[in-house]
Amino acid sequence: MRSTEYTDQQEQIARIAKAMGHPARMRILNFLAAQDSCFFGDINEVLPIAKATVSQHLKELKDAGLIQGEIEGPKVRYCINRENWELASRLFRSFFKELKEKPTCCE
Amino acid sequence: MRSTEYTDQQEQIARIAKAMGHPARMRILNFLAAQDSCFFGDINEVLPIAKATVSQHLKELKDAGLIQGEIEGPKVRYCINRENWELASRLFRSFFKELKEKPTCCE
DNA sequence: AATATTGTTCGCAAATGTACGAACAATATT
DNA sequence: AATATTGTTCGTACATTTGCGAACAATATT
Repeated sequence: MRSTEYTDQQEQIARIAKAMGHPARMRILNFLAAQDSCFFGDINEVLPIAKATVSQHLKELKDAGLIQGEIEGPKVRYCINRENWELASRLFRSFFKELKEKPTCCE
Repeated sequence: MRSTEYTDQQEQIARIAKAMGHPARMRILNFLAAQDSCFFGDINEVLPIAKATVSQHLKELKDAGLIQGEIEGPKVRYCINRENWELASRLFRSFFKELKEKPTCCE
């Protein structure tokens, strides 16, 4: 068939997975999911990389929709984007579920 | 604290997520999860890219542990690696679950 | 034995990702 | 007003990823 396009599902989950595809970004997500206070400085403190790089990673997570940030005085507060977090959760869940319906494969 | 290392959990899920972070590889996984016959040629047929590139993507998925391949005559049969698929499923599920235990964040 | 089929590997080009320090902008503090 | 704090953006360097065609290796077929 060789269709030129990928499905929205495939694009969507790939986009989220890609954002999760770096240990620094996973640590950020873990941290945000566990903490209530989540200023940039707090995040920066738990990562072994320069703040410029942390800022970049945060941008990628924000672009993927997994987090959001808002300015608060001179600081910036970052949070998990709960709506998209739920969406992502459902996407991955149903993706992995696909196989469970099949008894065996390739035999 | 600024630890130099990331946790095994973070490394592990990042590795899997990275492998899932491309629509072509998601299509491959979807295809393999749905099909019983899964020769290279079948996979190649449903992707809009050259076979050399398909082969590369398959290698990445194999290195990440999500699929496996075995030679069968002149053909190569690819399958989901069910054990690691289950592992990945659990990893993602518990990762996304983290947030559910917290009532609200950042307010 | 010669040829066809099936995938992988090689070599290359272009794009993207990762990381850093320096410079910058915006708000707080003195 | 001058200075300090907080993050982002810029410019750069290097590594990795993605993609392709050509060449290759291995098995099948004629």
